[in-house]
Amino acid sequence: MAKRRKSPVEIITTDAHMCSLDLRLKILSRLPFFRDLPSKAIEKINTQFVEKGYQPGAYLYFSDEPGRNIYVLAEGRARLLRSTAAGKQVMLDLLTSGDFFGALGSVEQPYTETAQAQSDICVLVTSVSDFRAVLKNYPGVALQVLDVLAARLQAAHDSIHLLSSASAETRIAHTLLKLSRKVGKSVDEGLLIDTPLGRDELAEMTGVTSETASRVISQFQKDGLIASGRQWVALTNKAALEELLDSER
Amino acid sequence: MAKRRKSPVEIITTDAHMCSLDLRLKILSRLPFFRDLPSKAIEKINTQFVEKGYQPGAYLYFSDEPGRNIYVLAEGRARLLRSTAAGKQVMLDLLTSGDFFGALGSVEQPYTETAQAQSDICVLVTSVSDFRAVLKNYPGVALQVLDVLAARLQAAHDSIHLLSSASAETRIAHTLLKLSRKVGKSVDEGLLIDTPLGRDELAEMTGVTSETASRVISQFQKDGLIASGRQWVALTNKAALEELLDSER
DNA sequence: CGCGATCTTGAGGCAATTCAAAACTAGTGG
DNA sequence: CCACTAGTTTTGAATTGCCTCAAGATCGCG
Repeated sequence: MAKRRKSPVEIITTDAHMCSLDLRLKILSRLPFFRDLPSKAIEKINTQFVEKGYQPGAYLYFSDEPGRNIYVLAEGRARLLRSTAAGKQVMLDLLTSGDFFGALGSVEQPYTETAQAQSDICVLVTSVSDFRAVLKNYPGVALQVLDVLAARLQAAHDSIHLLSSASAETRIAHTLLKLSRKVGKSVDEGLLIDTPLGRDELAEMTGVTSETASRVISQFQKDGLIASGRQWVALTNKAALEELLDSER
Repeated sequence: MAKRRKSPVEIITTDAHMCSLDLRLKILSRLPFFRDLPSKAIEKINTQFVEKGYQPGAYLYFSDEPGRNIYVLAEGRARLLRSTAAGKQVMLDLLTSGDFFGALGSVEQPYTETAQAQSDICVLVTSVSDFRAVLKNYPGVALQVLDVLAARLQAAHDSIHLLSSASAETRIAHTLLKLSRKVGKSVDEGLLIDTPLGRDELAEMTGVTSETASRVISQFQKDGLIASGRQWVALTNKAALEELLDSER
């Protein structure tokens, strides 16, 4: 039986409240949808963004608030979620460096989700109208943004598919693999999911209770598929996890 | 107890295999994302589309096939679905006049969904590359398309939210209301959902079995919330249905 | 009128939830 | 360095909502 250890997930405590100008330009120019632009254009776009820092657990905005801004996550981890009337949370997306989110629609509609910082984060903020002006001026950028949205729609459809047909075990296995693809990091323990990940968060992502998540995680551990502790999970046998999905009927 | 009747859903048997040039231009110019274009531009775009007709049950394309085309539904009803390994289907979206679908991403990736005609339909087809050229030439159009995608992402998030937290009854109530907003039509029976809708299809949309769908529909009927028969449902007490959602914990 | 398809209903089983308590962990301050 | 504590995780037992399996009822069509 694997011995429990301190979490291998490093907590980056950057002075997130001040992302340097350097960092800003670096982040912006690395964004998939700005990559093809001349650096002069990026500098100009840069002036439209304001930077902001948040601490773990802090909320960037709540659903139903008027949606005025577009956010770009420069550093750290954040999550998009909805909460039910009963107080239960549903996590819709895990956001990492370079992801954009906020008021995606054209008109000023209320946010449909809540955004919360999971670690210390630094975000770049701009208004919807300014962002849309950029898209209008640089059609190539608009197409890239379109691709990102199309990809997210696919991902959402994946979730719907899983939620309506797969067992709790399968959904959790699938989620672990998806997370490892997004924030996986090779460490001693295996392929570490490099973000704080408690049983309850896993539950919120997969539509089960935290008790069920715990039971499944325990089983996976016994079967040697993963290693895990407080707030962290690492894959020790990715291939076997993937097999689990195929074998599902 | 309400008496059963022949389905009030009219089956439009247009000669769908030939949408007239008139219809094509009308459809295209009414599309939300082409609406702002000068008619000359629309005529030019029109030449890039080829029309095609399908009969109920016919497949436009299957998931995993190479995704080369963009489709615009001109007339009729179609659905986007995925099927599990066990043969169970999951309906992701109901498509109506003006909806576009197909290979939404930039690069030629396989379709991630299957598209099936639900009635006699007429679609306009173009290649991904041609469609993207249009978007590049008319930035306003790209922004509109972006809005459509953003709205669909919201809708998908709605589904995820429901699937991970609500009961079968709630999900079905929610789905009926959503459908009534999309294809609702006032008739004698009430607010008719104007598309062929069997218990099994309702089940595929809500992630339950057709038996469960049937039980819930029966209950709703007893409670006077809806009227229904073979392949059709009409809302007789929309307000009460909506209350059901709010009262859910 | 009879056939195929759709829909309803029942009974039993099972996966996942709920409720509850105990075990563990990592960080805290004595 | 160790005991303490708050938060997390595990495990158990009882319950339940939905699924599965299986008839039977009903409808619409030819």
